[in-house]
Amino acid sequence: MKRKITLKQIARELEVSISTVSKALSGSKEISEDTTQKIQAFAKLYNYRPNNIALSLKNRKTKTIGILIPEIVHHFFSTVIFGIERVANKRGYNVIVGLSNESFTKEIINMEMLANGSIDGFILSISKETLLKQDYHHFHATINQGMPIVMFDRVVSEVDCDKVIVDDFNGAVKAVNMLINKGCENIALLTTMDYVSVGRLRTQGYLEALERNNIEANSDLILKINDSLNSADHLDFLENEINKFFELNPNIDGVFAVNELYAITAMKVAKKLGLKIPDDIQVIGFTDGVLSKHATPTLTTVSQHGQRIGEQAANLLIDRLESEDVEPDSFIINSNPKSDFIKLVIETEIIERESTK
Amino acid sequence: MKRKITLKQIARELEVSISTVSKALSGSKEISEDTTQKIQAFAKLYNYRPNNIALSLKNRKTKTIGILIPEIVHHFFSTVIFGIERVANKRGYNVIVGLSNESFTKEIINMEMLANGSIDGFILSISKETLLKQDYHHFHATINQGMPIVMFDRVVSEVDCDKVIVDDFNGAVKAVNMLINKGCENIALLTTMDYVSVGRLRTQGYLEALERNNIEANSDLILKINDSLNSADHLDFLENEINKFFELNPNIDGVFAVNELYAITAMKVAKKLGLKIPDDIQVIGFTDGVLSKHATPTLTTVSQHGQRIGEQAANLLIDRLESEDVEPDSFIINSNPKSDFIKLVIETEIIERESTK
DNA sequence: ATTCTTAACGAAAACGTTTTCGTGTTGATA
DNA sequence: TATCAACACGAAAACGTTTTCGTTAAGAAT
Repeated sequence: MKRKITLKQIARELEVSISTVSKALSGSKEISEDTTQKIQAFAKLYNYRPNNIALSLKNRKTKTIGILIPEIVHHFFSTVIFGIERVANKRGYNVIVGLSNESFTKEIINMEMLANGSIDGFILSISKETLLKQDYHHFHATINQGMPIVMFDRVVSEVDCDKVIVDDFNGAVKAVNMLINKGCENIALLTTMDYVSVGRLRTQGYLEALERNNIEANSDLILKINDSLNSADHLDFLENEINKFFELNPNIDGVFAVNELYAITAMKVAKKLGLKIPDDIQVIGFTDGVLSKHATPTLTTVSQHGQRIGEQAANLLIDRLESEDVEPDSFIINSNPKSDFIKLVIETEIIERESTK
Repeated sequence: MKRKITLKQIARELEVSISTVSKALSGSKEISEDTTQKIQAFAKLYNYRPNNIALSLKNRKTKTIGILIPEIVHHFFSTVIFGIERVANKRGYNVIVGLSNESFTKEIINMEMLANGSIDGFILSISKETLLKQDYHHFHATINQGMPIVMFDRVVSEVDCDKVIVDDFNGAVKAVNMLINKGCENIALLTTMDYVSVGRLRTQGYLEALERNNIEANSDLILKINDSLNSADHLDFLENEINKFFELNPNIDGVFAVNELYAITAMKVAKKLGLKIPDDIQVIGFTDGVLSKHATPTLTTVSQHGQRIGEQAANLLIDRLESEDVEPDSFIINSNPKSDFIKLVIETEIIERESTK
């Protein structure tokens, strides 16, 4: 077991200085061909690779991106990571991931753990608890330290940074419009509590679509589900809630659910109640995951393009990181610094499957 | 935007030496109470945090673990990451993830990218292409450099390192046994090509269970599916294959599938053919993911406990990392160094749902 | 013979820590 | 008064790089 070789060891072995070795390896023409050859051969033989940590310290940049997300066992988030890793890798960056588990405290701890030199910038999605508390001081703190943040999906207007979001509103509008066009007259909404912005936006889209089609919104047809339970209990609870809801409103002929799970569960309940999908009731879900593709019947969904979100977020962050190199301290007179931040909206796409006519 | 403050800046501001600041902050009793107080107050005010990179360089350890997996948009792998992150975080480590996308070359590039000082050790699962080529030189190389590796799930006996594996063989035996006990007489096996070890082991478990019950294995009832296609085409292909298979063997009354997708697809095909589950045909899958829980009927599966695998792997790696500190260069006379490596076998558990009687 | 270039290399600083080993000052002891 | 310990602090090395700025020697130019 031979430890990794360093410049110093090569220098000692070949009886030259460290500087000479460094220059020879980088092909500097300051060093004679003879010594360059000799050094490069030796380095190759011993498989020399510069130590990343030393480089990071010297260059004051680590070439790694910190990802901070609420969950990882989750189709959407893992897809986003996939997208991030893809462009990060292509552009020479590594990714280090932290999980908040929807907890405010873990979010802060993770941020502090990574913000002390380990990474060059963050790509993150805010935890539910943080959204509830509306306490964003840790984001402001890291940004103030000069560490750029790119937020995705669950973003918040109070923090000034680059953002990549899904067009939740229009996605919902499109979905509900489709249900209306396919003949639904009593469209139910299955949604979460309002504090997660994406849920709120999807709800607004639902209402907007109804209004555009001159259909009066009926609050009886809106089911807000408390999603703060742990997942084991949650499933039964969810099924019960939807069951009661369907029995109370037998006129429902269309369902728009703000996530895949609600949509799948709605289908399951509907089938148990003897309803035929899509003949008696049509269903569209938000978020195109594995469940939608493999359910019976397969589920029509609003796809969020998680991979593209990740890719765009990574590009945004790396662009910013590498532009900072050029302008050491904003030499451009910036009339309105806040407007400098980019907000990318990724369009949704409806994937039609068997749960709609 | 004030950059992070350093020891040097504090020292200059307070007109003491860097050493004094460092000692004061670590509470050394070498420094007088007065100055300690003053320095700590100042540091707190400016929110001083030691720079991780500098510490890494000095201590020659980064306190981060490299995870290298074939895919991340995958329930099992993301569950393992979750487990790793959990104990890593608890024990003061970060995780940096690399994706091989089942490619030999990407696996190597990722390893080299991380092995140059960025991490203290690897937790990895081997890519399919690597398993096919049977070329493990990159694993040997990094181990020889003194960087420990823990392999999980897809492991290989040619590499000496700690391993955490699922008891694929016995899991399969248990599953097929259960089918037999529940009255199945013609049990089909849905499996992959043999080069991925886990698939092979599950196949062997299937055969073993039959033998133990004095049932002769019938090769007509074994369907080996080529899984090298991209996923889009794969689904149709899969459905077709299984359909042909079922039509050719109408006597099948039980199915054991080596993964969740095959099991779900088998159920779908069976339903289309008018078979009732579990009355006409019972199905058990390997790998307990989201699909199993939400399919109709819900699927009985062999759970692999991905989270526990990740936790054990992380503990194994960190234990090894931190024991190295104590024994700088194996001062214990090691009669058989190879036997030093630990191989943990995580027992599977059958989760009974609606697809079995 | 003196000055100037140029080629080829080394010394040292810097990145931000921690830690070992001085060093000067004070008060106590012999 | 001379010696000694204790106290409080600073200098410097080390981790592994890159890069700037010497420095030396040889040969060319004056």
